[in-house]
Amino acid sequence: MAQLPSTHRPNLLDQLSPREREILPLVAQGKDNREIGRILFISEKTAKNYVTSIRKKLGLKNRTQIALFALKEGIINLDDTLVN
Amino acid sequence: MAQLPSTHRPNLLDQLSPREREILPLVAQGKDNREIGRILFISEKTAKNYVTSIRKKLGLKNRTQIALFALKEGIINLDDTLVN
DNA sequence: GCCTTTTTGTTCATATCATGTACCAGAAGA
DNA sequence: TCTTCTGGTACATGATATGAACAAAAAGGC
Repeated sequence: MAQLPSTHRPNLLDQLSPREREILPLVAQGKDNREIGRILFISEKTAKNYVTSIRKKLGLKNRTQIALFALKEGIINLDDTLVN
Repeated sequence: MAQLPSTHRPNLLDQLSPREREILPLVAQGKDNREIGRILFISEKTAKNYVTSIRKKLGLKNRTQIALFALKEGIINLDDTLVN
């Protein structure tokens, strides 16, 4: 069966702040902290803090897992990643 | 349209050694080098080197991009990742 | 077939850079 | 007041760049 934006638990995404929801797809697309900083006009350190916060709220171990999560949730699409 | 194991270029995957093809899905599932080492009974350092080699051969910047690539190629499936 | 050379694959190491962890704190706004 | 956004310090862990030893396989000439 197809994977739907997995019909939500308590809804993890609602725990994220607006800014965190902006950061999430960028991490999930494989961008590093410096790139994220440049895109959003914030320092690399601030980007880093957001990523940590996102990871903790979602209960994930690293950025790759953030990407897998975002794909499962339908937050990003493989076609948007320009990888490959 | 559905995503097919994108009908291949010169075929990047053929450039990978057998061992590298074993490492690839583990990276793509969000496992770190220590976990990969434990799974394959090699040192963390060796796992690390394989990941670097894979990344360079595929022309990618980091492990998150490796995961996105593996998903696009159909090497791994989101359902196998146990993330979330 | 036999010998040498080259290439490939697997393994581990050191050094440096990126990411993650654990905080803190000021500014702005609801 | 409380949350959010921002940037910071300090340290730990993970990832990347590079090198190198070793064995096996492949390639080629003799």
